[in-house]
Amino acid sequence: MPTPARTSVEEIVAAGTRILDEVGLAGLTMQAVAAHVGVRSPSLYKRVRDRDELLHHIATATARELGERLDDATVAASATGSSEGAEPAERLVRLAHALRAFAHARPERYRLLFTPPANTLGPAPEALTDAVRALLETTTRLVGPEDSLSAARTVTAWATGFISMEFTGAFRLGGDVEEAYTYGISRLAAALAGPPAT
Amino acid sequence: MPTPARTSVEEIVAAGTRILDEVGLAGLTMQAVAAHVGVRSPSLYKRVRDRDELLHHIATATARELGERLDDATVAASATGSSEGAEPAERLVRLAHALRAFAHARPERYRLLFTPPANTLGPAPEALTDAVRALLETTTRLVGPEDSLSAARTVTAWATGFISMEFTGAFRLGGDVEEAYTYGISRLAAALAGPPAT
DNA sequence: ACCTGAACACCGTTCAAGT
DNA sequence: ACCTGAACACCGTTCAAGT
Repeated sequence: MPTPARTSVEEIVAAGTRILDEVGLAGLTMQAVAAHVGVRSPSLYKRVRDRDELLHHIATATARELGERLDDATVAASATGSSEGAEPAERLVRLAHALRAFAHARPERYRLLFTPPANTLGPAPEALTDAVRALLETTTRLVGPEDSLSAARTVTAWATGFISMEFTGAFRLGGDVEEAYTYGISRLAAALAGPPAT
Repeated sequence: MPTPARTSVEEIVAAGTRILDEVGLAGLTMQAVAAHVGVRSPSLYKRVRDRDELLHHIATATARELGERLDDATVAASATGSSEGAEPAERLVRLAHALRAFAHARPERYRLLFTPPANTLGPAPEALTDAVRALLETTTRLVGPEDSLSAARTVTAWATGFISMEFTGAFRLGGDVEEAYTYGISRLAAALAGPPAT
């Protein structure tokens, strides 16, 4: 005799996301998620294959949300600048700051996205590609379509490396971290827009 | 009546390191370590406070080993170049490649060092500082003592970000990763050595 | 068709009891 | 002084049994 479903994948992913934000990856247990959606943990396995698939869903949802934040940042850049939208270098700085702001606001989800544990699958590739679309548009304006991908990768590598160093405490000794970040991204934008390397 | 010690912290850390390399962080259990050193898991707690402290010791030992590899890389650079040692930019490229080579050879330990899990303490700060001493010397030659720290941080951020993107599969689509890395570090060296940003 | 209690095979960690 | 078995409080996951 059929029984009505008492939850859904969406609800499970939403609960998992909240728990990840609030108590961290280690606290994200199947039982905690189950309690959150009003069910016993074995029931979750009707909706997700295992905990790893749940993490994958959370990562993908996070990529989507990050994408929105980055889009917002470029919109803000357009509104602020002259009639035709801000210059690419300025946009790039705003995008980098939006990425870091997201990392600080949602550190656990940020880590899941950019430095997932060894055997955990990250977000769906298309989701991450989508998330950095705004960045790719900006680097295209900055260096042209030919080099835009490698420029976007360079910026992403630098920014994510900077942020993870920040998280692990590499900047504990000295200096204004905010300033170092702003300086770094400006410098990087200039280097990318400049003449080719020798 | 006293009983002779059947193991030591050093042996435990060595066993933990081997297990981490071979079966990953999830496989690094207290019982696996205990079995490796010929003891039962409760006995480990006479030598380390808990698993987290063991990870901390492994991270510190890893930092020391990485430091040696980076030193080797600069020595190689000196031997290869003209009588007086290679130019700074060339040294920087070699250091970056040595870092990446280490990451590929020992991915689990590399991750423990640069992107440790949220509540895990990384290596002892002095150990990491020591590890990148060769890098700091090189950036000093490249940009002078004033800006050497921020230059070293910029290079480290970019390289670690690049490598973690590589690990998470961000480069799956297209391009020679090796070439992109070499291109990036050369470009970065040029940008750092160049005129200040506008 | 979904939900559950019970069970299994693990974890890290503590502790009284042995030598 | 160190080592151990037993125990505790957890995990993720499976599965037969209920509705």
